[in-house]
Amino acid sequence: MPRRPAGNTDQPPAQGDIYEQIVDALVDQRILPGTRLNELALCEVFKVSRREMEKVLLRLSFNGLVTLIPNRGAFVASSDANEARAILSARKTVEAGIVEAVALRASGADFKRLEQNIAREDECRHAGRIREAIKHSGEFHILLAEITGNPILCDLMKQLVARTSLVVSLYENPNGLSCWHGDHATLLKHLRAHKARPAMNLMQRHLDHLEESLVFTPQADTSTDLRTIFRRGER
Amino acid sequence: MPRRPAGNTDQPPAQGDIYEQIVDALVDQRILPGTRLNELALCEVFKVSRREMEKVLLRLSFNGLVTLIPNRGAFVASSDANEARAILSARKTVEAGIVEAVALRASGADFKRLEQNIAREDECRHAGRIREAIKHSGEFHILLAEITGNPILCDLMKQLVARTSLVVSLYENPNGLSCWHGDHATLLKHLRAHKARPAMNLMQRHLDHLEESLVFTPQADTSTDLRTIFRRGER
DNA sequence: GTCGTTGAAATTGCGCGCAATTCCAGAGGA
DNA sequence: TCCTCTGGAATTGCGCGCAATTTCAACGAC
Repeated sequence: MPRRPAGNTDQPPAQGDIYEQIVDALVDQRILPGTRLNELALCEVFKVSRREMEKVLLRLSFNGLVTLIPNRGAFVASSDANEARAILSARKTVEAGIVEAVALRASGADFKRLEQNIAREDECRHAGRIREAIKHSGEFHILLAEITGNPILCDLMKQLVARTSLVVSLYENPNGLSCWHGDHATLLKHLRAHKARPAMNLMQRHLDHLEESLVFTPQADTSTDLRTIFRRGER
Repeated sequence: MPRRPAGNTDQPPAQGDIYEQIVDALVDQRILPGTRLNELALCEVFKVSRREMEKVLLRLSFNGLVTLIPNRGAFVASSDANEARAILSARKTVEAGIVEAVALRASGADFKRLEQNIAREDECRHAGRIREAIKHSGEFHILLAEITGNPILCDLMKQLVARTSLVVSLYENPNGLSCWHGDHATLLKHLRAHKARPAMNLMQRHLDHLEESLVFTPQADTSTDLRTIFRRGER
């Protein structure tokens, strides 16, 4: 039986891989909220059957990243203001706990990983590659979850970060400075000093600022060519 | 197709309803970890097509409540010790935040709901209906999440409580007192007084005690008749 | 020029049924 | 008595293809 688990040769695409590729496309905003995800087009792009793609879309919808409308298909979730606030609020609740745990139990290697992430983000930001910088900024929060060593919290944060990306795409302030990126460095300082309370407070403020920087006026949807976003089949 | 002449008017069973019925069966331990969930049997029980049941099972597996083994089918998740600890640990992280939010922002009506829940649990416990008491005990924690007004946290807690039930089924101490049920009342007292810190600490201890009451020695699986658990189709 | 109408093409929902795999009881051998 | 083997039954994985619905552009009425 020719079972190929996962090869760099992407002839037999994958199952969870497809999920992650789509999530990646969401977090660095290559797909915007409201975009219609044509099932057949996705099948074509990832070279899988409709059935497999259906499963991926189901999982995305269970996680709030995609909305399934009967007879219409899958659309990238575009949260209303209430849901957006709920996402941010959930992050405040969860990340306070994560930061506390990290402040109390993180080791030197963990700090190193955080430091490298911050360095990468700054690098991208100074090079003007804002999109990549945003991606790293999200990964910082996921890193914190990873450092707790709890895979459940880790998955949860991946989901919340992705949903946050969608919310930011929808409601970001047009003249918004890609702001507060100094926060991560300050937070790391507190974590190194095992100052749990200041770290928690800073995370709270960090997310408050993010929320305040949003302006809850929906803007026009954009429909995007899926074949352009996922470069495949050509070299 | 043979139309049901029998009593119940639940003509088209539902989609998310089935999910919730199965979750309910998990939380009050009518289905034990390791139980095989025969797809055709479930289709028969809920009167749905295999396709629909497949979706439900997929969702259960995405949420960690069921394990899908290729060519073998669906099994109620039976976590190992590590995963069990991760579930409890995630609850400590999340519920600390929830309790803090509730302590700061809950109103009189909220306290009433909590009080009623505690009363119901005590009632069941004194009447010797332990299973029901446990169910209410879990609902208390979900109630706290509901009171935050955040549907994301609410769904998350439903999932974590269900997974906790499975873990308890697997690892509960045989001679264990169905313990610490006084904690909920004490917690409510703190919440009423808006004492966030004591409430958070108590929740932490509450979950610590739960974890300590577990003995990580797996016991025998039990296969159960699905048609008995979900009473349907007769009478 | 703007707004309904309409019909064909595109798309999704899903039942059907086969192929592949696993399960299990019973036979045979050590 | 306890393994090992084996063949048929049970079960899952999934492609195929049709029916139902939606989409969209061309058309005609006002």
